[in-house]
Amino acid sequence: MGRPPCCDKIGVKKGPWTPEEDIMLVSYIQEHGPGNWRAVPTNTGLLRCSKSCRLRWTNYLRPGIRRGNFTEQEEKMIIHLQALLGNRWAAIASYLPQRTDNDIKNYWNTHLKKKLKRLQGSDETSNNSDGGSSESASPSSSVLKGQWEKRLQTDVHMAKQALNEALSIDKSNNFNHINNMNNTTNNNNTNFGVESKPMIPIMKPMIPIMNQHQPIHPSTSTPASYASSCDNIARLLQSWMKTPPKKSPQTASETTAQSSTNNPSGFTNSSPSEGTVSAATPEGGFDSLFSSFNNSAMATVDEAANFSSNNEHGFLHESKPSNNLDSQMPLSLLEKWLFDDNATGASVQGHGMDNLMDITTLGETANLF
DNA sequence: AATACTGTCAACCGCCCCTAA
DNA sequence: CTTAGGGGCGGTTGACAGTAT
Repeated sequence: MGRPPCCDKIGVKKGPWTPEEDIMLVSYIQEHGPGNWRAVPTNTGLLRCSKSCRLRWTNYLRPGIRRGNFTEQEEKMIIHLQALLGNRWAAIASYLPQRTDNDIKNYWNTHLKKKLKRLQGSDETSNNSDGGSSESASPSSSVLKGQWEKRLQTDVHMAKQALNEALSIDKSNNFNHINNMNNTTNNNNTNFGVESKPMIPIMKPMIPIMNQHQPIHPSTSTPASYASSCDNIARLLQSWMKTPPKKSPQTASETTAQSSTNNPSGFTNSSPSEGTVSAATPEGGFDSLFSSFNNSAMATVDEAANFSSNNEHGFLHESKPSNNLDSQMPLSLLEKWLFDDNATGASVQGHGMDNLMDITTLGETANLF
């Protein structure tokens, strides 16, 4: 007894999204906010499945997304987190707010997997190990597994401890503590729309914590975010209008530039089939569409700027150069923890727990990411 | 220059979980 | 308590671009 499809298969468009569709979706979300995806196709007139709309938004149109050119730091985080969490891309993505799970998944599958394999291969040859070629049998992966187990243990400890803390009789202390954390969090993540909840890391160890640092959650986006998104689209349209839809070979610098302006590459992506779009779209119509869109974006850019000024992380600074990321991302406790292979092993048993507990109060460290 | 091969990534599919009725 | 439906997630696919032969 299979479930009925989430939407009628007949008349549902598939394949790459056109700029017009993007605009329709973004303007709808700008007005109504993300969520209730089932209503989106009917309300917008988009001939798309609700899931497709959600996916397009979360993976592509959502503001604050950075594309391409993973930094070394991000790479390390992904590798580490993958070892820790497995293929839970959404969980991993919550640590890299500017990246989508899909992006991370793709990057893992296309780059990191091979990279690790290569490294493992060279490890094995250098170690002159026996012929065990399976990944799980390799020494390095057993080390990883060991780390993973240790961290899992740590997480369990953390969860228990935090739970105890939260449920402890000394409610006033906890209340203050939590309040402090939330105040700090709210100060730094103003308007993210994240509920102020006591940070009790339940079994999904860091996710509830990190959610507080998720700048734009699909269901928690703010008008400013929409503006930012509009800005994205507007700029995209602008460049799309300037450059013919025909995709030109992308140089590394171009890619950097693109990602630095946080340009979703959707238009270029869909350009081959959408090359006809520009021809099919009356120039004036598209122009006016663009300008109105652009205007609506500009009208709220100040709002976004205000928002960003309150937001130390500057998630919504659309034009943040990607190569500034590192400098803008001071090594946080979490990163230290992630990058420091030795820390965990030593910490699980002893004082290192304090460090890890500190991670639960990351809300106090405004500079995370 | 033509063809084959490989890499990349947006999008889809199907399953699972959560929640409201 | 049960169940239907929506949303989220991870795996996979397929189109396109780039590179090698």
